[in-house]
Amino acid sequence: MPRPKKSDEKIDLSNLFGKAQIDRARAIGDQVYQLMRLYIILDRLKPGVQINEQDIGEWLGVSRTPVREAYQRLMRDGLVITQPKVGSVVSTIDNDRINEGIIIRRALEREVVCLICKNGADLDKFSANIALQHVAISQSDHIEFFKQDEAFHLMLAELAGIPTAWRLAQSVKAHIDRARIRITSHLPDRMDQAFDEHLKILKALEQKDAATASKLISKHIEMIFVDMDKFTSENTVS
Amino acid sequence: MPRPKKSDEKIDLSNLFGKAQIDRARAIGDQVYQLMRLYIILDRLKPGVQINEQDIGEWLGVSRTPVREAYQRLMRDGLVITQPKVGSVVSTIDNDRINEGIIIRRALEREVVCLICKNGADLDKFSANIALQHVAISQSDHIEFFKQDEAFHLMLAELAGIPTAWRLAQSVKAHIDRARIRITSHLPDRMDQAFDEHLKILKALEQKDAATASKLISKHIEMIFVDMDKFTSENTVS
DNA sequence: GTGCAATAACTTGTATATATGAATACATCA
DNA sequence: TGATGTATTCATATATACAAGTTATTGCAC
Repeated sequence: MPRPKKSDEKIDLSNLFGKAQIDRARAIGDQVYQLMRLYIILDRLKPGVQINEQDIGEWLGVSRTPVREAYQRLMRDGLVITQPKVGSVVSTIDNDRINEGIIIRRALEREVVCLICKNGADLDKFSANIALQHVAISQSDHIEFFKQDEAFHLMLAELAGIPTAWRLAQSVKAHIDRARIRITSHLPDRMDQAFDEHLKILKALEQKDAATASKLISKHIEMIFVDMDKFTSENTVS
Repeated sequence: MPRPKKSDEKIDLSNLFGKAQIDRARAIGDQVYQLMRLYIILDRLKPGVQINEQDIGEWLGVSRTPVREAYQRLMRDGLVITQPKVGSVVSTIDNDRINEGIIIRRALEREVVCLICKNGADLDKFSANIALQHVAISQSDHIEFFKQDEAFHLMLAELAGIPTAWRLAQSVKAHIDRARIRITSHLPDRMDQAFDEHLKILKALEQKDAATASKLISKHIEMIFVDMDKFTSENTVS
């Protein structure tokens, strides 16, 4: 009579990912958002998989309220798709969305480097960040390099006086990173190359050469295109 | 942020703005967000004024939950500033933020028109929108023109294939509109001018003249600078 | 077996209750 | 007088309870 069949075996998030990783002293909703966003990018929460607020909450040991807060941000990012009163799934990977993300990020960061060339900025502030990038590479620490890469781009936007540009860029960056994570392991020299590009961009900024800086950062951001092509051709049977 | 003394008479939102305007058949949180955003832009909710979730909820006849949802989006937009466990205020008007908004919106919309020039688009789709802009002007209907103006820019982004660009632009546009609302009434010919600029932009797009289109849309967006200068000089006692 | 309506179960949406932290007022004491 | 501890109050943060919509299973008619 009822609807007793629990047909599909439920994914046990706790067994899959381990127990709560939440610091209850800090705002929970934000932590849940960051965690879910990261897991989606890292392909632990896979495209198309069904999720629900209660399970996520139980997994992390928090109530539905902060989970919903995370959901709403993820929906706006296009990483989660919710059908009201029905359910939610992790969004599938959409090439159009990736292209769109690259174009938008490129437009924003071009503006950033042009502003720095025009108005100047204290580029010495990058020395620590550059050093840390170097260390990460020498230790082949992809995660740390990823962090420092983000810090690099954030600092650019801040020095340009438009920090919001990076915030907005980040909201489309998830889609790009999601694609990248699938190919990074196949391209071990990507870190060195990115680092080299960072240095060249800084050089152009020092010389206040807006045209060059703009071209370099465009190429830097478009590199994912090249990576994707390479990946596709390497992994395509002809 | 100073805690308000109990002695301060509380602002009665109901008396100030009238009763609930919420359609309980549609998602409430979004309605609250749109409403609060509009009221902040229109200077009904004034810069620096203290607000709290309960009062807003009572005013609109909804619970705190959807109000919080709106709060969180407004915080991210920079329209509301919340200090945890203390309180929230409507953000003050910040010239840096306005400048930042203009720069970001300009960068995004420049990309939009360049893409349309490069890839082409069915510009006939604008005919209805253009007609409605014309009607709004002939009736001096600022609100309707505002709506159609937004529709115009949204359509541009959609035809360029990067609808997200408009979504992101909107998130910084509130700050610009907030400044504009204070001067629009002083500049009655602004609608005609904006309409003329729209037509010129479309013309450049038809000719696939990216350089011209890019310049025109930049000027179009920067017009607020001119307006603000005019306003300042008109309203400054020397 | 097929079609179909009833209905429990599942999910999200909204409301309400409780917990926590911060600012003020005030009593206390040096 | 002035510093300090403490209670009160208020706002937000989180948890829990309830409402409402959708879906799939089920049981029955045929």
